[in-house]
Amino acid sequence: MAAHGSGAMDTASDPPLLNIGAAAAKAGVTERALRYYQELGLVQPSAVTPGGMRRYSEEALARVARIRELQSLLGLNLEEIAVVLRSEDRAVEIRAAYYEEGVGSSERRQLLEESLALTSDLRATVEAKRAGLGEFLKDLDGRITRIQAALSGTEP
Amino acid sequence: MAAHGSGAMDTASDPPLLNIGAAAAKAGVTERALRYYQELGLVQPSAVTPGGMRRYSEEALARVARIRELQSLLGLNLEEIAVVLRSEDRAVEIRAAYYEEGVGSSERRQLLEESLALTSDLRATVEAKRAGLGEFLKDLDGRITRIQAALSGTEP
DNA sequence: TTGCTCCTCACGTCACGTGAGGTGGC
DNA sequence: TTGCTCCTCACGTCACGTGAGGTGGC
Repeated sequence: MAAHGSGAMDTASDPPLLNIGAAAAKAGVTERALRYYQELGLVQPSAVTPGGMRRYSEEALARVARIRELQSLLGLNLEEIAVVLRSEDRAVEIRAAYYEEGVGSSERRQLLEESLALTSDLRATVEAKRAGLGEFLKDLDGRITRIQAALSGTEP
Repeated sequence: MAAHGSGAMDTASDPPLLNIGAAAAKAGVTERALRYYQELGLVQPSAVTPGGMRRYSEEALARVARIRELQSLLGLNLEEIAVVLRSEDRAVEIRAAYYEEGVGSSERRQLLEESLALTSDLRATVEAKRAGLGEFLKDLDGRITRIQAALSGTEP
């Protein structure tokens, strides 16, 4: 199992867990945000010390990064993000349970199709947003051209 | 001056002002939002009746649309949006005062250059966001491909 | 006069920000 | 023992949402 604590006997290359300060800095969020995500069940600390201090793995930080991406790029709220994350977690589970017992083939297929539907929906949302930004860019380019024209008329 | 009120003597094709309910519906926002924008000085009603009822012109609604665009597409907050709107108002003013007295040529040039700088900044922000969405799309396409591959392995 | 729309408070919400006051490990 | 970081309340903020209670025009 290669189990060992995080004491002085640490020998090898298992990535160390970060406390909340370092984790927040690395993820580019505040400690408050990490505690809030935990409160909502979005990101659990990978470990908690007997003293109650939260520890975060790289995997947890990747989850935080995903949340920020869905927030800032798509403008999703945390409830919508929870849905996306749950679906992505499910997809990983399914993949991991590929040859496992207990998951019927038709059940597996069902879950994969759900995953595909949700991902395709997300893709459509992203594409629409990108198109909107394209229109916005065209508008801005028009404005810039007009300002430059006006400027060239003011040239000495 | 073509001045006349909005009484029963209305004759021609000047676009009518909308009350807050119709205005909100047309702009796709709530009445509360319109009142809030006014409170912040972002959008003034084009007129207010003696009874205190707000009236909105198409121009005011265009301003609201611009606010929503800057909010939803770029994620700007209302303070940042105020800066953009003020600059755009300035640009319109400058354009209108093209041959007017009272605005010196170097002052005019100065204002146009400020306007150009701000618009170019905005353009860079939009472009960055669009690039981010492009990366996101690539990632999603990868996920979709993998799910489809897994699905084809579950085919009868 | 009756509806409907408008008005102004004013408290609630979401996603945190920001101290207050206290505990814990190198 | 001294710092620094962590902890848990708990109130504040932004951009509105949502009634409460009252006025105004067809």
